[in-house]
Amino acid sequence: MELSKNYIPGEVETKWYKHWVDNGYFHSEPNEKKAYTVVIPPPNVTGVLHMGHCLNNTIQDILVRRARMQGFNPCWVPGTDHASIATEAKVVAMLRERGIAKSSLSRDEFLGYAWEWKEKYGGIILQQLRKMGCSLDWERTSFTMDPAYYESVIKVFVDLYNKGKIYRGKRMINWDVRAKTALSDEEVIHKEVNGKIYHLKYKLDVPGEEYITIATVRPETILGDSAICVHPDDARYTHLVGKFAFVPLINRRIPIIADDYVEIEFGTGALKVTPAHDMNDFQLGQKYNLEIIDTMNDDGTMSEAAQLYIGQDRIEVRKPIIKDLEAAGNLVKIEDYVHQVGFSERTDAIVEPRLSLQWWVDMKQLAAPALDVVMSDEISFHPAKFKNVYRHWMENIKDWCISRQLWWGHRIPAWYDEDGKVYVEASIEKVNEKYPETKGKTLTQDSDCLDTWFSSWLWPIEVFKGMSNPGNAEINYYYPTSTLVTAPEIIFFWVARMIMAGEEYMGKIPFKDVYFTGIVRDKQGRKMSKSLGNSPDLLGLIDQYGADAVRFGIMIASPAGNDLLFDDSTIEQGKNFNNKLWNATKLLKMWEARQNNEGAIPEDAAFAMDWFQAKLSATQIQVDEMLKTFRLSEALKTIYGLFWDDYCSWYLEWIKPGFEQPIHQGVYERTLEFYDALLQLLHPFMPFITEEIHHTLKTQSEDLCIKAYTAPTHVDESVLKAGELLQNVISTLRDARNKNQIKPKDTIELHIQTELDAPYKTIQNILAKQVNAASIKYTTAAIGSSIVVALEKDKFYIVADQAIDTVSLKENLLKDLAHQQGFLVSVDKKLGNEKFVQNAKPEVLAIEQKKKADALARIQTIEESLAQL
RNA sequence: GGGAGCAUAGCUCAGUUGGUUUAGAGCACCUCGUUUACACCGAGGGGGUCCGCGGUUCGAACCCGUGUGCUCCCA
Repeated sequence: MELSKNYIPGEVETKWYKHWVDNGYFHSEPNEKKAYTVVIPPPNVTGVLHMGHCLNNTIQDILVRRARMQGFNPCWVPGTDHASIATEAKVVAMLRERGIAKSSLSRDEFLGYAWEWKEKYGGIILQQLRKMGCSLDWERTSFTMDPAYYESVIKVFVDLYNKGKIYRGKRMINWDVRAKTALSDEEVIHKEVNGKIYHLKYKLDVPGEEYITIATVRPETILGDSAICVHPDDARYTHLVGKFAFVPLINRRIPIIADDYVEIEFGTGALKVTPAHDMNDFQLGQKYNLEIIDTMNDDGTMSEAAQLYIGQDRIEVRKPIIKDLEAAGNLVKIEDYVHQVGFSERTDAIVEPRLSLQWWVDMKQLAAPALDVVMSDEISFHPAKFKNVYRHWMENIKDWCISRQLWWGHRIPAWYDEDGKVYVEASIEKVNEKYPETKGKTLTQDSDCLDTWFSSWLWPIEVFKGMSNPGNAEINYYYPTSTLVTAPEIIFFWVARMIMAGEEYMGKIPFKDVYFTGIVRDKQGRKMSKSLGNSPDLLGLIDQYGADAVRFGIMIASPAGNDLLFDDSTIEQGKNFNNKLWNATKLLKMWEARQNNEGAIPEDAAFAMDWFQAKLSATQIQVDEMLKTFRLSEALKTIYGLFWDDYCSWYLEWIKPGFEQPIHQGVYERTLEFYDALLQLLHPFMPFITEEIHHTLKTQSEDLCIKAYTAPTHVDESVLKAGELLQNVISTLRDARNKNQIKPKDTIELHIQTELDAPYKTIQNILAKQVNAASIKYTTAAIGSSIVVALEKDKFYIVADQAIDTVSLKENLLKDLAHQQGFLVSVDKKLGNEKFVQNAKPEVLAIEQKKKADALARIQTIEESLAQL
């Protein structure tokens, strides 16, 4: 079979993905094996794959594929989230394009369009995960609005309501004026904004005093002012407390009050109080029983209550109101001011604090057990630093606003009678059943939906029907799940709440380990975003480089616990690695065609095999340890080095037969086994090419993807040391050849002066081949007119046709000598220190003494070599 | 304003309880090289006052204090 010059990923990847799925390798059913369960963080149903998903799902696939090869029964559940605000916004936009206004539709008509949209575009992201090679159990695909899931969400709402953990209350909430809905605190993004601070004077209702000046960044809200507040200790204003002032332009008379909430140093020390439009002002309003004047409509325009600018957007009103204030003589000055402004995570609209009647979850009780399981490491966070972040949030937790003024989502199961009395049950029939007095009355269901996260917090439970069919065989087998892989950004939105739901409804943690990925940034460290346009086209990259190369590139650049700075160059590196793997395969295929099995395995090849076996086993153990502790990037680097350097650059060169010579069958077969073991190690990271090569090497009875790992053998440390010595000698001699400008094809004669020649004799064939020596001889005396190189206690004499450059030779030796002497000084300093000798552990002392002896020996060797020049 | 974290080679990072030959890797860089797996390659090489300052210790990249710079989370 003729293999292509370079590896071509496209068809290979399509072929193997289909093969794996057709054979049901990714499907799991409960069995006698141990489960390894992972639930995907469900992407938005309308989403398309981006770099964050790529990182996140590659990591999950690595863990899952590894578990499969380790003999677990892995189950990785795919699915999507209905994403209420995001999806509703997209559907509204789509309808607008078609000339349909949401307000012209009934709820049912709108939901019809929304479902239509979901069916059409909802699956795209799941298709894209297939391209990446993700070994998801497609038969278990879930959606947070599947009928049973929907019912479970409602069931949880009713249950928490009955337990008194859900209540309805009028509070200040974050209002998204674009989506016209409430938001939870977590959905508000605070950004620094360059704004202005306006100093405005209010006329006083005090004889002899003209004005009091306040400072505000939001002049448009003065129309809702109901007081002015100063600090009780502020001497400038004490005489005004209890008096009144007039709101400019509308001349409303408002009281001047005192409270130590006010910062004396800030602005003018006098604060205007607008209880309807500021969280803190609202608190003050409650405390002093101030009037709440809501001057804003739900779309952010000024309301009737504002009296002026009615119907104009509150942000746009800022210009005219300042003009009018200036004209009226109320404007004192305007200064530049940088401050924090809240934006909606979903629509990017400036969020308005607003007083509103909403549904809330009482978080205090739910948080306590969820905090314990993390602090006690029953659930382990990786990296552990997120424990602190988690604790801080959980200890200062606020109630969760769960109602959203949207239609796409789980509708709140609350009904109101004509008197406004509320009944919470799963359906109107159940309301009638439980409250017979409601029969015949007109009941109206709450029109709001639940926050998306109120459904996703059940994800690890309900994908196994643990809520709709409690105690079924699957939930018992798969729950708790093993590892959750997610972005740190949703630690509060999702991770914390899943732990709460797990404790509340299963009485158990939902997962053992949580691995927080980094955030994908561009080369300059900026977060990837649509608006910056710095997000690469993932599918384009896969088409260009292949999924394996993309997976390699993103993983090699992802240090555990850090953000990853994405750059094409690591994907390029991945592609080069593919080719390296491919070329090694080509070499083995050439050898396959030319084997013999006469006689015993040559001594040098036997040494090479023993050495690589030891190296392989040592690395297998190392990689295992790294993966256990979620150091995935390091594990990949280690495997990369094992293949490229140890296997290709050293081992294959050591066993390589001479020109047109056959290879011993025993060596060939062992070499093939080594390669397959390497492919096993690499498979979780780069599944496609490894499966392809596994089958290219020879006819296999089993696919790599489900093949059990070969266990490491005992690691022979002395063989590892011997290999290291060989590598050292080779590198040193090659360096000497280079520096003396001996051309690679020119042969040399090598003479070794050593007290112990046995170790060299085992490896001398390899050594001769690697440094292109025509002969290797052992000597007890110096060899004249040669290049001399000192290594450890031994000396190597290179005899070549080349003229010897004594000057540079001497230079090198002197440089080495200086280094060794410097080193000796530092060791001597330590050993000469009485306190060190007294206090250091015996083994440390022994090491220092050995260092000294070695240094002395080397200095002697170098000095002897210098003397011979 | 409150909290968390980071600072090691040009870049991205390792460096396990302080002692493992006067600090390691990958990429980038420099020199040489198309001998039949691979130039998407091979061989070799250069490159660091471990952010500054002080302290603890026989001994500090590592522990403590402090300064500076950066990042993130919360309000």
